[in-house]
Amino acid sequence: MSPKRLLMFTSSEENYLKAIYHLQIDVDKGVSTNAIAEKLETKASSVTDMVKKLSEKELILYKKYQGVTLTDFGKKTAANIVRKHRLWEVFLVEKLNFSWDEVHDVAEQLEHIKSPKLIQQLDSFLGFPTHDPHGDPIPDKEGNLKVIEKNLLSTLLKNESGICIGVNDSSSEFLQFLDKKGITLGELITVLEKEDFDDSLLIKIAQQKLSISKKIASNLYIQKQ
Amino acid sequence: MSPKRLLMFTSSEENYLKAIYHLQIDVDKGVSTNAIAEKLETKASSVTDMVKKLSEKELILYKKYQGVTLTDFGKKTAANIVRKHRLWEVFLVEKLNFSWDEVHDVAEQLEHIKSPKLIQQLDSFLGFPTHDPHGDPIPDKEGNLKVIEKNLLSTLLKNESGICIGVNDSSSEFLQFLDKKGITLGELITVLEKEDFDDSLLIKIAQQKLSISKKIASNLYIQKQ
DNA sequence: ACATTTTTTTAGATAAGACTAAAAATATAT
DNA sequence: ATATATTTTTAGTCTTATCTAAAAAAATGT
Repeated sequence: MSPKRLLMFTSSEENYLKAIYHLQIDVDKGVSTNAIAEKLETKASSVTDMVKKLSEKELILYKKYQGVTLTDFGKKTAANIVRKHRLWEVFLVEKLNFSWDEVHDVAEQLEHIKSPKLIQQLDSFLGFPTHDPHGDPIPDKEGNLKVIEKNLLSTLLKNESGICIGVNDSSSEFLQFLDKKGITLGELITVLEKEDFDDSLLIKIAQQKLSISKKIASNLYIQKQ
Repeated sequence: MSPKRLLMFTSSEENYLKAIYHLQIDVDKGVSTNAIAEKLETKASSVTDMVKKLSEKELILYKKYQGVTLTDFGKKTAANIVRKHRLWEVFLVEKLNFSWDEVHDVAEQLEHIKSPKLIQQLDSFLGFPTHDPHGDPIPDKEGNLKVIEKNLLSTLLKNESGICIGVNDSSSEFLQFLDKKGITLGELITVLEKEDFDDSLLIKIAQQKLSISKKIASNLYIQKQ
């Protein structure tokens, strides 16, 4: 740890950190320049510039052509941004009656508000939620997140069942589709049939039988019972 | 009205608009470059640059060396930013237990969040408040604010009384001082004595007699009974 | 192994918003 | 009325975060 280290970052820096954080979870090695550029819809050359800057601030480890990794400090900082994002999403859905497909863009702005007290009070006001409206875990103040075992619905076998706890794809289109079908987080889902032909599923949810395509089943997380 | 007009402004542009809005209420003529610079703690040359930009966007009227005035469009836009600022202040105090001297800096950030739905829902969630925690009126969606007759406590005569409805100075120091003395918005205040010597007042508030200096009395707004 | 393709970095340019220093316009004072 | 002071604008520079185009490094295919 260098002696003095600024704890305030620009929105742009925060967005890069968050992108690297999310990408680093997927693959367990250095995150490539191109991957970051794609995620942030920017150009690789811009990423190279920013990556140097974040490296100087000791938020990431960077060696030319080698990709980047978050330092512990960077990981904690990124987790804190994700924490803010997800808490705001809970607020929007629980208190302001947003639907779960509308919250992302607003939370994307709110996550950059600087005020530790604000987040602390918001957390308390919301009753210390552990998951956001899409089922994603909310990191605690130290940046740790409670890992719960989750499986894609598509990996369940016939007659297995579990609680629907999250989505893999959180695009508006997908979430609105789930709303239309009546699929909500917290519901018990049982696999009644698996069709070999197209990998579609027949499931039971909330006293209803529903046919679900492979694509849908690969975007729903289940906690096995 | 020009045919196409961008409705999204940068935080910086919004801050300038807000500053001009507040300054224009005080004096009823063009706002000077220096006044804006002082309010925003920036340099006059920076103001000149920005003022040209806002003028091109038809938010203000500007002629070299003549100061600026908000157009109707600019006024409405500025009022909307003030509306957001004050609604967020209510939220912070009423829902997140901030004290009234802590809200300004956070509201200063929150006011720039872009989402009409957010503000609409927040307004409703807060019960459509008409005033912020300092007693300042919240503009409605059209930018109009309900004007209520208010007088500085220092202008009241002996034996006059009224409800404490707002503050002129909303610095932390002043607000904390009021807290310490037990002076809260909504309380009935009666002037028991006026001291010619130092213009201090003896007032009755919430069953208590309190001696108040001229300076304090010149920063408290009263609605006469 | 070497040529080709892909990825990443460098170099140079641009735009927004701020600054300093100097020039121009306006206001004030004797 | 004219000299002085103040205010405002202009001109040029800086920083942050972008971009394009070209160069350099790494990865890939035969």
